[in-house]
Amino acid sequence: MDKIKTRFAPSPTGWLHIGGARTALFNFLLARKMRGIFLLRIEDTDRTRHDESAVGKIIDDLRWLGIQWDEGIEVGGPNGPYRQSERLEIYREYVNRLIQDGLAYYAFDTPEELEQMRARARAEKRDFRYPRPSEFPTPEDVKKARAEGKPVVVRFKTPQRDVTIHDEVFGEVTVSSNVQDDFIILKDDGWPTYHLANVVDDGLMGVNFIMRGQEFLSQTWRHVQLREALGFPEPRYAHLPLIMDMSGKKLSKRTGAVEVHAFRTAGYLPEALINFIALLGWTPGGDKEKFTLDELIEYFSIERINKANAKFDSDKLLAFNTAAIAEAPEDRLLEAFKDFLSLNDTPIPADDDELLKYLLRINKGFRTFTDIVNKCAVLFMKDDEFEYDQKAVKKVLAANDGAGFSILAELREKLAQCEWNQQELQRLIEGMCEEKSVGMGKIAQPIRVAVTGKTVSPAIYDTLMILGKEKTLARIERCLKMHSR
RNA sequence: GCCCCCAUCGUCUAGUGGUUUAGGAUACCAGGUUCUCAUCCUGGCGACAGGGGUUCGAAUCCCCUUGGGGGUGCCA
Repeated sequence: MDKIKTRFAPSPTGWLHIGGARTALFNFLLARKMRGIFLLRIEDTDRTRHDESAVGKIIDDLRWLGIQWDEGIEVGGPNGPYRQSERLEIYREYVNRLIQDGLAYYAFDTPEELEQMRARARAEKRDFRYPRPSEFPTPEDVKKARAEGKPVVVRFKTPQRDVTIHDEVFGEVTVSSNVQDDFIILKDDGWPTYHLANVVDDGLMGVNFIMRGQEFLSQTWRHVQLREALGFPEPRYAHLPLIMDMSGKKLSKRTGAVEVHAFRTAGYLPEALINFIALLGWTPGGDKEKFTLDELIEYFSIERINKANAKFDSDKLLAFNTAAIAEAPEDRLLEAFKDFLSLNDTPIPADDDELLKYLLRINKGFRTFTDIVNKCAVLFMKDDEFEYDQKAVKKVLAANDGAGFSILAELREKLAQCEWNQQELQRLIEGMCEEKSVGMGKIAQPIRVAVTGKTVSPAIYDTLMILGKEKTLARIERCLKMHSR
């Protein structure tokens, strides 16, 4: 049997979507598993929704995820170019051939006319099918239509026969000939539609295994019909169940983060995201659910792809991420942390590896890199730059007739004389606890609020060590002054 | 409207006719650890959509109903 060749063919209209990432991942996994080829092609035939920056964004996030392609955009290969906008002549050639063979024909309907026909069909409770003319327009008709400013498109003369798709996930799906109609393959602007470009490219590029979202399943008949008319060999098909949001609707921006980049920016690890989306619509069976990319390649199989749609539960992703972080080696974490910092504007200096490693260590148990920023950013701000959370001040410092403030005032003197290292600070604070026979919280919290303005920060000794003596004292001073005012 | 697809805890899923009082994870609830948050530990709650068949036996096979999703574009 031929070497398997899969592809991911995104349309550059925005960021890489979770659903797209899952499709890319499965295609990648299958290709690797079967020692085949994974190809990346850009399908940019819609010039109205085209966003040139999206190409780079999609490529960058795919690489971040660790999904690598063997052929295609940027890496090259024998079947380029890998951008449909650079292949326009090829599509024209195929369209012309179809027209010459009487397998496609010109049409001049305006969008308004088509809408009217559809409205009529709806009113008569039947589905709309484009009425094929008894005689196809001649080249003279086309000239005339152009002169009159009418739109000129090319429609495929769909052969009248039922089409059965042998889908490797959903089984045999037969589409009756009487729901198929003559769809457009070349638009008024001279660009091909998705169906035409997609089929031509898959054929020319030797793609023999098509795995994509289920939304295409009920349209696959178009590709089957076109492919046969064009004479390309039959590929294998596998459609993937859709990923829905928690309300059961198609994943969309309105209902939360669905872009891979959003999770990258929020401080997720790509390995966690990969592991999680791999399990959306697929399972290796059994109870194991933590997988590295290499393990996914090892376990992946088409037979174990589900049919039912999956809901994207970001809570579970968070749990996966937390676990992935806990297991990741320090240097891996450091690398990811720096990527995260480069993407975000934070006061944390991104160029001090030792400091970053220290932050990672003392924040053990964090869920995303954002957690670290939330806890630690204030430590890197100017002493008079951060805000005091008044609720925290009230609860920890002002309550009980300002008990917290009193402790703080006492601490100010002791800290001023303390040698600044973990052991001495610990001795000082624990000593004070014993002296007053109170728990750590009674001492640590007032300090924490005084030096960070919040009730949450790294362990108190770490907090003080990062700040250093000078800043600690300056902040306590500021806090006390605020009180006396 | 018409066409197609799907159906196990809230969610991701295991389960492919008997080994199942339906397992794991997550979420949630209750405890515990802890200087805060997070982590972590222990326990608990929680599902085979409904109805017919087939079979000695059905979550597993068939049919219907219901529910959900997708398609029906000069978008992919």
